[in-house]
Amino acid sequence: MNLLSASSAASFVGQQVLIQGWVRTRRDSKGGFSFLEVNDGSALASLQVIADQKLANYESEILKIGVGACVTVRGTVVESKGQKQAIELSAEEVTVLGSADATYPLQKKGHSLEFLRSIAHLRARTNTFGAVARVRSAMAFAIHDYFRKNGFVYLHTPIITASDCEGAGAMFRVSTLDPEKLPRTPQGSVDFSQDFFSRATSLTVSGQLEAETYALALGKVYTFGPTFRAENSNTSRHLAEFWMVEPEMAFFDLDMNAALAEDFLKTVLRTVLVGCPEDMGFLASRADYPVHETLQHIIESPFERLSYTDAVAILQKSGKKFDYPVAWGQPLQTEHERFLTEQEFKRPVIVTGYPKEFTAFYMRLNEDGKTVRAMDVLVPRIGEIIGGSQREERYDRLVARMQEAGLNTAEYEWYLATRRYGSAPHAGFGLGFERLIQFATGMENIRDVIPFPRYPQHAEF
RNA sequence: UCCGGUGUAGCUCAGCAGGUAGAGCAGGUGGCUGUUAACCACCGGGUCGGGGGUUCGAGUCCCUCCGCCGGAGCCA
Repeated sequence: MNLLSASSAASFVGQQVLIQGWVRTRRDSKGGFSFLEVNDGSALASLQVIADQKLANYESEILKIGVGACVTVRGTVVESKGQKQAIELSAEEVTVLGSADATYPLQKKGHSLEFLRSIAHLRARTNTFGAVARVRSAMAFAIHDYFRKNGFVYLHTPIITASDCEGAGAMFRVSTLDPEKLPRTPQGSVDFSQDFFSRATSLTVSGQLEAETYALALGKVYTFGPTFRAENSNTSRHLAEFWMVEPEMAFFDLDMNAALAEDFLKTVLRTVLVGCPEDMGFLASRADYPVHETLQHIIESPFERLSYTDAVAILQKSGKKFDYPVAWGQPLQTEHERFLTEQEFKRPVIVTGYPKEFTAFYMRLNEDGKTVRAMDVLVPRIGEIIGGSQREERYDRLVARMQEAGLNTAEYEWYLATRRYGSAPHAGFGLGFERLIQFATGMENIRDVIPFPRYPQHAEF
C-alpha cells in the first residue's frame, strides 16, 4: 500500500492508501461519523478524512482525538460529497500515534504571530509557518540552483574566525576559557594564548574575506551559511544569527556585480512564485499589501541604478521633509532609502559610489579618491537587502585603507597576500537570506521567517 | 541602545471617575447537523507580566524591572 503525502492524494482516487499527519480539527456528525482534517506538512491544504462509527476504535479513540494529535489513516481516496474539497479519504483504519489533550496550545482559530513565536517548537504546525518553511526551503534550493547553473563553486567558509574585525559589526566571542578563572597576562588583560585556539576567536560576521581568496583561484564562488552579529538590534529586520548568501567573482567590476545581483534576485523570486503557488498565495493573502503584484512588478522591471551623488541630489530636490537632513558625505538613512525605492522609483534601486568615509576598508577606491565602488540594493519595505562592492585589488591602496581604518595589517597578512600574488579585479555582495524571504512572502517580522530566531534576550529552543 | 505604544482565563480581546473581573474561541456535558475556524444550551477555568509604593481599598494611579509591538540607530 502506498504511503502518500496528503498533497498527492488527488491523483489516487479509488485507490487504497496510507497517510500520516497531524489533526487540525475534528468535527463529529451524529449521523455516525467524524471528519478529521489531517495535515502532514506536504502542502498547505489538509486532507479531510471520513471516520465512520463502524471503525473498531471509533468510540474509544477517534471521538477523543484532539487538535494536534498524530494519526495514521488507511483508507480509500474518494470524491468528496462536500463543497470545499474535491477529494477525501474514507478511512478503513485510524491509528492514533500520539494524542494531544486540551492543553495543546494551537487551536482552530487565529493566533498572533507573537504568541506563535513563544511556541516556536509547535508553530510549524500552523498554516503560516508551514508555508514559510516550505517557501524558505524552496528559496534555498533556488539560490543553489542559480549559482550552479551560472558556474559558481559552492564554498564553505569557517564559522569560527580569528579576525577581530571583518568590518561588519560586533562579534560573539568563542572561547573554552573558564570565565570564573580567566588566565591573565602580566599586564592584566585576558591571556587568550591559553585559549583553545591560542588566540581570541569569534563567530563569523561574514565569509567574504575567505571567499575572496577562493574567488582568486576558482573564479566564481559563493557561500551560503549562518552568520552572527552581536549587535543589540531590536527591529523586525535584524537577527543575531541569520543566513547570508555571499557570491564573490573574479574579473567582475561593479557593474557586473550589480547586474548579477539583479538577475539573481529576479530569478530566485520568479522560481518561488511559480514553484510554490499555493504557499505563496496563502502568505500573500495574509499580508497587508499586494505581495504578488509587487513581486511581479519587480521581476519585470529593470532595477533603477544611480550613484550616491545622484541619490543625494534627488532627495534634496524632492522637497520632502526628512527627519535627517540629506547632505553629501552623510550616510543615507532608512527614510531616504525608502523614499527612493518606494516613492521616487517604486521598484528596487541600486545605489553605487558611496563616500569612502563610511564604507568598509575592502571596497575599491574610485578615481576621484573620494568614493568607493560600493553598492546597496534597496527594495520596498525591507530597505537594504544586498550590500556589496568591487573589492580593492591594489595592494598599496588596500594597505592604506586598512591603516586609515585602524586595522592591524599584520593580522590580515593572508588576505593581503592575495593582492601580492596574482591579484585580480573582483567583486561580490552579501544577501540577507531572511530579508529575501521576508520580501518574497510579505512576512513583517524577520523572526517569523527563520525556525528558531536568535535575537537579544532570546536563544530559547 | 533611544523614542512611542502595550502586557487581563489555554488563545483573541473587553473592562478603567481607583470599590475584591467579563465575552468569544478552546475544554467538559447534552442537543443537532456531509461537516468544513460547524451550530445551540449549560458547566468548569484568572497570583489582571514581576517587584515596590500611594490609598480604607489598585487590573485601574506612581516608581522600577522584564517581555511584546511600531519607529530609529547598527547592518544583511
